[in-house]
Amino acid sequence: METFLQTNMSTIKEVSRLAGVSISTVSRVLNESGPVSEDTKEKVMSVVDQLDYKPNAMAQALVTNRSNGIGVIVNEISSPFYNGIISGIERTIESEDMHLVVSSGHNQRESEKEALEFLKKGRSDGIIVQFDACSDFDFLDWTKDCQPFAVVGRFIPELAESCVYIDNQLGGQMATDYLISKGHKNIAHISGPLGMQDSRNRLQGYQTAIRNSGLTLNDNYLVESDFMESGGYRATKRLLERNLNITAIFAANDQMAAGALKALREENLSVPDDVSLIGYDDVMLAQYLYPSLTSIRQPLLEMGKAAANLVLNALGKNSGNRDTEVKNKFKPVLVERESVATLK
Amino acid sequence: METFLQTNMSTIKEVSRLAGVSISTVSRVLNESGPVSEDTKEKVMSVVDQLDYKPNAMAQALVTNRSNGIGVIVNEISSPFYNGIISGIERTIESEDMHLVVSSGHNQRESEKEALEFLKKGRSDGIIVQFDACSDFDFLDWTKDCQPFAVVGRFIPELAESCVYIDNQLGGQMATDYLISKGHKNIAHISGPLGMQDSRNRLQGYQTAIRNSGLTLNDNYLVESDFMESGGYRATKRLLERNLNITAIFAANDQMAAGALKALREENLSVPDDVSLIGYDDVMLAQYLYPSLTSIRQPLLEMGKAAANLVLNALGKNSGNRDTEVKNKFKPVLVERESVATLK
DNA sequence: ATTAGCTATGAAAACGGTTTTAGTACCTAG
DNA sequence: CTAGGTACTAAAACCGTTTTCATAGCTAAT
Repeated sequence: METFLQTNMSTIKEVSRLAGVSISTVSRVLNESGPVSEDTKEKVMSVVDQLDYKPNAMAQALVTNRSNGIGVIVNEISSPFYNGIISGIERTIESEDMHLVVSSGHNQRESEKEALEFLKKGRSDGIIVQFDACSDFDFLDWTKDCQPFAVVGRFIPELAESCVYIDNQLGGQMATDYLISKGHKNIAHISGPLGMQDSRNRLQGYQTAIRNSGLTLNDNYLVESDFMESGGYRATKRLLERNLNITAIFAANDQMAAGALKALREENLSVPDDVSLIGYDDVMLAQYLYPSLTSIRQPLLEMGKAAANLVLNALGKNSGNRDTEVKNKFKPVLVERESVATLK
Repeated sequence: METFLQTNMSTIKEVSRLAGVSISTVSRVLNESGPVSEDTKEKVMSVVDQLDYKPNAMAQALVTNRSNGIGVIVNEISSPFYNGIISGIERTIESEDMHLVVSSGHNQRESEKEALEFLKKGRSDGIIVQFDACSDFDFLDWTKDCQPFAVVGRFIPELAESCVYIDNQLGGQMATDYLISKGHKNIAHISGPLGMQDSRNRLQGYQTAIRNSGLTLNDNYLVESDFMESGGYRATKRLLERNLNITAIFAANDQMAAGALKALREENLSVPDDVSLIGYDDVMLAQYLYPSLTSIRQPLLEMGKAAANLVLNALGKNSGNRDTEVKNKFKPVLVERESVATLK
């Protein structure tokens, strides 16, 4: 079973032979790690060009104990949500000439563990994880021998300094407060799976806002759903059946809001004239919906950058114009569009 | 500058010392690559567990000349489009215990080259590229020493066997034919940048369909745009100013179609009652638009899988239940939704 | 009893680099 | 004429594996 890729790659030895110098001389020329005469330098470089020689990354990694890779594990690479984070990480590390090794945790404990073990074999100099399925306890256990590493989208008290996260409770509160400020009193909430921390936090924010404003909390106004469009659709139908005279809905993500929009349309309820709607995440679709969706944006790119900076700093990389000061806790931002109206 | 990650990783040497056997015996136990007595096996494994020993991937890669990585280069990791492809690749290779090394080419020739050079240093056993910016000539030159590798989303005659691509002309034709079949005669086309092959092919499909149906081709019905929402919006405004009595628009991607929808709405034209609209790509937003967008779907996941299978086959990986038969040319699929109506 | 053929093991040579050590040759100054 | 720099190069050690080859101790067949 041969590998074709590397088949006729030239080595430092060949370069040295053709240039008529020692191996160490070639290394010194390439890494500028010692005095070499101009003549020799030129000779070596010409052979390097001619052979199209590239130092073998694996050999370098082995001897320097540096792979120049950053490992990233997220639930699903293809989700627009995690994607923003990955993108932020990539932009940051690419200026340091490092590369990305990505894996999916598939929101399953075993998968998450496996992906981590995989990266721990020296494939990366640092690891950035977004784990949902495992417990805090698992987390601490698995990562205790990983340094440097960063956690994104989750706060774990014992690892506070390594966490980059967002205040989801604040976001939930902002969404709800906004609706209240527009005069709404009968405000429903479609939450994500309450097994997920994010969902719980957003719900807490909703509850806090309702309470703080003097309105009374009523569980009838709450439906637990699944972060999917179909779930949002069904949840909305169920809410409407309860005849609560709802004038506004806060959905815990944009996809569920899209489902809600569909359900409302089917019931001949106009958004925002009859019912106001607010989403969460501000993914791309929010601006394309009709009416375009008011939502709570999470600065995903910034969070990715922060996580990357965290590990790059720990690696002592300071070449670029990176921020060495890293923000850990991010604030959600309200993005106003057309789906919320003032209650008459 | 120390690396923390690997700091206290145990080596095979330590295992061998603690187990009181030779290094080669440990290797044999771990890889089941030779006869070992039950006793020894147990002794070794107990030390392995105790030390939580994991073989160093870099050392393994060096000696076996296998990194177990597949390199992927796409324009932009964060685009939903390339994401589908990446996702397909990931799902396929993860069952072979390989990992993904991803880079962005940023649709810039130099970036694409750089990313490729980077991977060529032995970081991956195979490479999958989606290059837009470079010429066919560059392509052939750069990849001539890369095997195995696959090209996705582009057809290069000299590399036919390594290409996984889609018939964009057919897609354009399907979209246009569909509109024609609904009775439309004044059909406009908003194309992507005509510097890109995909755009040209879709345009050709449009032209072919128009001609084949006996309608006359008229350049006034064509606007070149940029694949972005704002571009689709402007293009539509311009089309409407021409007073051509347009009853249907074929946009070369969904984002431009979304822009067109917005422009039409502003002009108080109803979709699909006044103007029918069809997009291309069938990205997620197509189903969320109102009215939901009829579009031409590209089987991105399948294409990613095909590309991955291409390189895995070349690597002689046959462990899983993968398809060893790989399809190179994919066919677009028409997805009917609500944005096209029969002309009265 | 000798030989052939196992099984279980270990020593050592790769793999392709970097880094350290130990020169060597050529000056210059005492 | 020699001691001590300077400016370089060569050789060796090492990184953590896999793999080849050698060997010792068996058993079974001639």
